[in-house]
Amino acid sequence: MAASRPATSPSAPSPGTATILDVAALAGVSRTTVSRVLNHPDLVPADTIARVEGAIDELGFRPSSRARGLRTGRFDTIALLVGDASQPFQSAVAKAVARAAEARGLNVLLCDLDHSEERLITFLRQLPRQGVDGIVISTGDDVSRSRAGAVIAETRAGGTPIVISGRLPEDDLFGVGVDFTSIADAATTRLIENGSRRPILLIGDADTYVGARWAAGYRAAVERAGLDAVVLQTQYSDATSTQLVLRELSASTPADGIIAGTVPLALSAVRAAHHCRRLVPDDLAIIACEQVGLAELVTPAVSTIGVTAEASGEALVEHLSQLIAGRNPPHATLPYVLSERQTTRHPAEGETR
Amino acid sequence: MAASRPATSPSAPSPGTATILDVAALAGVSRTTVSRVLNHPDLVPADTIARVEGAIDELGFRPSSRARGLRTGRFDTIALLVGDASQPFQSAVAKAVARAAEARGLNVLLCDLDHSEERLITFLRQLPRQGVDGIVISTGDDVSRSRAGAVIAETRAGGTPIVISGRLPEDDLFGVGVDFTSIADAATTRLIENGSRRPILLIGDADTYVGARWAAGYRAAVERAGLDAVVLQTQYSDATSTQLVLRELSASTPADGIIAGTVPLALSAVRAAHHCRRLVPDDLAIIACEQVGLAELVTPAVSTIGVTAEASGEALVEHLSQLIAGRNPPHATLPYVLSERQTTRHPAEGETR
DNA sequence: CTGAAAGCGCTTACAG
DNA sequence: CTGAAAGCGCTTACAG
Repeated sequence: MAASRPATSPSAPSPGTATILDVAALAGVSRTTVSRVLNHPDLVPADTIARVEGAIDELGFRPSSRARGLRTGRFDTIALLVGDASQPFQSAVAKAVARAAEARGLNVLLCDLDHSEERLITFLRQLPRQGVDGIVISTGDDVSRSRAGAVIAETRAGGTPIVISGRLPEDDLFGVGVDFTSIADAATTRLIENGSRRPILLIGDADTYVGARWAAGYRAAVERAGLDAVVLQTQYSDATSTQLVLRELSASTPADGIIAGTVPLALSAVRAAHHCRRLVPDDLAIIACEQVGLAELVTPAVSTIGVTAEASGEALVEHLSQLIAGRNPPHATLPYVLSERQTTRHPAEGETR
Repeated sequence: MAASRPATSPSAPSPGTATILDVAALAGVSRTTVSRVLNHPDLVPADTIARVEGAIDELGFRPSSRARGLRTGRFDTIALLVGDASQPFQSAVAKAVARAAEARGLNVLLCDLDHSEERLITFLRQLPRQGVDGIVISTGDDVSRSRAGAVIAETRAGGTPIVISGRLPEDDLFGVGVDFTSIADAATTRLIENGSRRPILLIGDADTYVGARWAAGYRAAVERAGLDAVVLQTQYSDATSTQLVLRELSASTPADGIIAGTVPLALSAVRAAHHCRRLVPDDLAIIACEQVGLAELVTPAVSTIGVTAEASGEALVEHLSQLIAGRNPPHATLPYVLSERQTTRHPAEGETR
């Protein structure tokens, strides 16, 4: 019980190393009072607050969120499980989540799923014990499938809230909504309005969940116009997607429009068009169902439609922090925006020509 | 002292919720023994280990890394401070760091600096108290500048190791090395070998540290060839870089080669060439001093030279975990690789034509 | 209004 | 070989 706290002046802890006991000693109060000015300042008179805060500043004291968490069960940390952090949209979401979390005093643990359900399950099982208050899942992969869906439910039941990007209210897994169906419908409709008679959907095989919705929206729009539906399912970043598009371009009724799930897929369509000397957008119009900055860096700049990563990240974190706080936030479906650039006709105002 | 631990069979804690006491009760040993099989199994006889491990499996017990950290001072967590998580190379590094950390049982806290020195300093001050064992800084920005450099030194002195990407042994801030000077030199030399008589360097103004080295390498190569040096410093993702290149293309001695710091900058050069109907690579060869997958998705595919994000992430984490373990790892300079694609002549083998 | 005490889930000397 | 006790840095009933 003796000699534990430093005397009035000596043994100043190195900056950022001070503990609540150091502050208490310097302010001449108990650790209880220090804790109270931190957590319930309303219970402490102004002059005491001032003294304690003086000591806090002087020592550069920052309470250890880990020690607090051990006591309160809240660690001010969320985990972000991302399908593939190196994909343009996903990395923009990661950035947005980091910013939104920071604004709420939350740390973000980054976990890359690499499109593996096994990894998803492992993370879900580990994270709650790692001091994580909640989990954001952002991926185009199907997380409702067999085991993963069960583990998500189990984790939620265990008290760790989970928010999943792109889930609509009718979905069991329910999260922050993106209406992929409407987005693909709008994209397809836009191409048809611009004169496309043979618009084709190009999606990645990793996108089982999102892909099914894109296909639904695409089919609806195509049917409405009395046209045929052709869906090309391929792998990302692979020469095969270029090959597939190439084949459609040299068919007897060649494709004259591509609705691509992602910007990388759209780029493979650009490559294919270039390969067989078709002009974009004149011979082949292209639009991607994903909003990423990269789209305007390339030549030709790719037209896009979708929710922004910023809106998505912000909504995911907001929704999650409500859940963590024990509230039941309303389900919101995010608005999508259309950015017409050089791969579709009628370039919109404000875009670089 | 009574009724604290569950009886032999009832009150099974929900999965992932078991504590070391639950395991001890089920295995019929003390928490000390459980902790020992976790941390010093060599001190425990095989049959006891088996019994305890049985209980661990049955309860799905995972020790809380936060509670352990409170005791040991190690939280098995590192922070990744990244200049801009939405930039292609940085996001690939983030992914690589996440994977490399995971392989070592470390969690990764993602912090986006958004190119702000202020934010860097704030993170550096907060993180050690947030239960972070070490910090990786990955940015092209200059972190040695005035205050930031001092805060890095201070944080290190406080006992939190920091590894900085792209620092060479001669650098005060010392980290994992990337020889930007040699990379730019090699890139420039390659263009000159391919016939460029007026190669120009295009770098971003955010890259003060890296930019200076790129410029040095570029100047060396250009001088060696008896050519003039022209350095274009611009902003990222901005129409201004396109404008700057455009101007050089319509000068009396037009540029016939661009050494771009990053792939996004290279894309702005492509845009400029397209704008004034110059052929790439015939009229204008382009190479980027950065290895990112995106480079092969675009048309024309961009030639690149640099270290891969994977090697970088792995080396950063390896170096950091050595430091955390109290060892003094040797400084390694990462090898760089050249990928010639469509924006330079003589496309290399194995690339999509 | 304020402090002593208990406890969050662990680990590690210290005794048996 | 094993366990009781102390303690990591906090917060929060519980008494004054």
